[in-house]
Amino acid sequence: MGDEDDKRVRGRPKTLNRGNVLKIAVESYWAEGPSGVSINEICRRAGVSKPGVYREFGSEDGLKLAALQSYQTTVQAPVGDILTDGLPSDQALRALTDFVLLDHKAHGLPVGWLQVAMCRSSDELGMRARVRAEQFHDQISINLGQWIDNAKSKGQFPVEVYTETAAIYIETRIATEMELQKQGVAQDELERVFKFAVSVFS
Amino acid sequence: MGDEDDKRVRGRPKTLNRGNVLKIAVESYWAEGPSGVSINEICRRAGVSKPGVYREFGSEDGLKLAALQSYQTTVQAPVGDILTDGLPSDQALRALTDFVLLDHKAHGLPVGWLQVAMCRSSDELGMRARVRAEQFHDQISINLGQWIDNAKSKGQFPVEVYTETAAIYIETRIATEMELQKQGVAQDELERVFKFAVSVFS
DNA sequence: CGATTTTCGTATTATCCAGTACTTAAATTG
DNA sequence: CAATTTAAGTACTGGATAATACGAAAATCG
Repeated sequence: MGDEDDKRVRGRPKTLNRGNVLKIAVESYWAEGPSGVSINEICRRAGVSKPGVYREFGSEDGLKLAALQSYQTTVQAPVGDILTDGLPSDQALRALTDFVLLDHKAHGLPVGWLQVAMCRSSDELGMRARVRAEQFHDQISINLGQWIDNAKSKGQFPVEVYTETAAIYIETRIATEMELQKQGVAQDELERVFKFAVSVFS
Repeated sequence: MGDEDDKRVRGRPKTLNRGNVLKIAVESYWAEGPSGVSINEICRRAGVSKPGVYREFGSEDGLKLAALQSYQTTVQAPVGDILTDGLPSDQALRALTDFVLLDHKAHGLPVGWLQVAMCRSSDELGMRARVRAEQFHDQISINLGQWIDNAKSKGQFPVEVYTETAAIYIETRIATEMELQKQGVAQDELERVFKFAVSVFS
């Protein structure tokens, strides 16, 4: 990774902890939506000054973009891995189920899908964050599509269902499940709903 | 209904057109979300003064509540009727499908979208509008549950699936379908996804 | 040390917001 | 006509917002 060495340069040493600000920004946007929390509030929560944040991220759009990227690499990449690992489709489906039904509260993680929230209210995003959110959404769609095609070729998926259709179905089901989790629906109920939804494949 | 007669009373006659303001409020909240448009902006669009709106609706919460109530009559009644009409479940399912996939082109936005949006971002609503949105949601859940129980008793629905589970599944599917409509997914794709989702019952 | 470079954060700008005081306009009543 | 009643809208309050100007602080370099 990029060297974090204190590579001494001329000016006053930087004290702003980029990672910490980003962490708090991700949690805030995650919990309250991309337009539910202000830069002011994030500064307050992170204990940093506003010009510091602007020096680091350039603008509100820049902060949202950085938060989205950070979120995507730490939380959403696992979903892509499940789909591209070439597992037998029943195992992949189980892994996907486990991911979706992971009890976020029990693990101290925020619930909900920031990606979904940002795509949904993309008109409340700046240009750069909006583009990034769409790109990632497209990527997940492609991964899902390839996974489905692969499953079809191995006879583990009904060929008469369009790949695109099934991909939309799965993606939206995952998003909804995250949404329900955020709303506080009981874990076992979530599990029943998701397994019922997935039973359409068999 | 309440008399609309110009029942002449003492003071200066009212010129503010309540219906028109409400119509513009509904359209605005519909297109941009309940917290995506301000009272100021609605006043601008309706060509009325802000105190006029406050005299009529009391507060922002009051305006949102009125908009929601006005809107729900176009959603609540049709869905409720479909579910309580005692149709054979395949016919009811078809009627539900037609309703969900309806005037996409005519309105540019899905029929039930505002309801979904308001339930989803209920933390951005005032107390009264929030309560109203939840009441509506509860009523739909009850209607769905009764419909499913009825279908079960007629052997048209798998009894091993919990009613609550199926109700959540259907309700969230409808909401997602509205969401996809708003995002501009093609009508025939929407139809395929919904019919695929519904095929879980057979 | 003094010059230079870079970051720090206070304090400010301009804009928007929800909500309201207050004056003026338009009607009825006597 | 004058008193009364009701609604009209201008102009304001207090507060939050995104973004920045600017001087002080803290380091290195010569």
